[in-house]
Amino acid sequence: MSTKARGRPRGFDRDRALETAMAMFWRHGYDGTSVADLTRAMGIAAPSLYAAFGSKQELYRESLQLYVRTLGRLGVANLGSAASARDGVHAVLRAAAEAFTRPGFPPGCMVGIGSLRCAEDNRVAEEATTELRSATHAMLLARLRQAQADGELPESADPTAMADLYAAVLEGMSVVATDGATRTRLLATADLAMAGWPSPGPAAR
Amino acid sequence: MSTKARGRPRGFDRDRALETAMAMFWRHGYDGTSVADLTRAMGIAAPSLYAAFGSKQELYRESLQLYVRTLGRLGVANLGSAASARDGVHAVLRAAAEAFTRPGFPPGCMVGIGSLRCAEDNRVAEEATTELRSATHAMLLARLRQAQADGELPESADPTAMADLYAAVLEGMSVVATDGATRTRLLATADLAMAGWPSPGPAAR
DNA sequence: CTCCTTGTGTAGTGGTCGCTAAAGAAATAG
DNA sequence: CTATTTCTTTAGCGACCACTACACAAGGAG
Repeated sequence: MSTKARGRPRGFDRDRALETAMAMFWRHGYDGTSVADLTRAMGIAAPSLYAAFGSKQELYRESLQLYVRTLGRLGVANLGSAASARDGVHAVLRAAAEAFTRPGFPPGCMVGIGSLRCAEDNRVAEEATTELRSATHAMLLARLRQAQADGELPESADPTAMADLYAAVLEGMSVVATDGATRTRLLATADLAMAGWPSPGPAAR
Repeated sequence: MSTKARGRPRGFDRDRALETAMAMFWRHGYDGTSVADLTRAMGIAAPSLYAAFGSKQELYRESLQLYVRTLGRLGVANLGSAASARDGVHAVLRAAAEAFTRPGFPPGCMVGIGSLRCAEDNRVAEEATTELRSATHAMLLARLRQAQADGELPESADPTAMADLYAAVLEGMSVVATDGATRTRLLATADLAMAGWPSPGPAAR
């Protein structure tokens, strides 16, 4: 047994190449990024890309995973441990405002709008982001239901409608960011979105 | 002078072909729709398409115009004549909920997510939708500013933040619709989004 | 009828798409 | 050293991309 890799060592940094791919897909979407674009940006030839990542689709999936693991982390997974659902959702929206306007990176969210509309043959790319958005929605919904069970939300509140709304605000902020909204403005959007949070009184709506 | 066209008459219905193109671009985006896809769906050959529409980009622009003139009409242009800004914005959101879930048409908004991310060479397609979204935002903002001048909105309200928020909700509903939300749920989202509208009292936020 | 205009069908343009076969280069194993 | 493994380079695969040259068809104008 050996501690070193056997054959000729890879001549480029795989992690760095993956970051490059993430940025490309993030900015131009799945259909809008060609393998030639990727290899050019990575500074490698096509066979090296295929040896390291398998295919364009696998590279896309891995780029998505890198995104949600690093820059796209909005704290949705921590919603359960937030002091209140209100604080948790507010934190998620503010994290989104910052993530969608990070200097040196494309505006908006790679998951939200990276591959919303694709060619018929690339439907898998669409579904990859759809699943991630659904997961976010599910975590929002679960936290809101728990809040209602805890009495934080009044009985009259509709957790599904609230989850739909905050998911929509989240994805919408991504589009607004793409259109050039600044971080300051998006943070204000996040704050203002919380104004509709139902009050704990019995007449809340 | 003559009342009839001179040469050989066109063998297909240009308006119907344009509707077909709109549906294709709507569902698959600009990059995701090839000219071969279009001619196949239209039932014509490529030269007929180019004779009638000029180029893929011009066809896309014309499809966008058809969309905003018909199915994508959300009443944003009528915001000025609404009884109140609140009613006007609410009507726009409800119109969006219906437009984004029209049976027989792709879910979501062609303007919102038709060509958010494109290849470098197709940036014009991106910009075409960006301009339309900016116009929507501008009309929302203008109506909100007027509402503040009229006293409908308190001095403490921030029309820019409100326009950003309602624009985000609008575009976000498009994504949520793409992910499968029903018309009923989107209408509830539209209603709930109005819960954050500032009250006219002096302590409004 | 002929002339002119305009659309259609066939066939194909050069270029790019995602992807890979084949041969050589660079490392370890023995 | 040789053998083996793995990556890189070159070159190119067939298919598709947006688009068009060209011959012909179908109408009105005279």
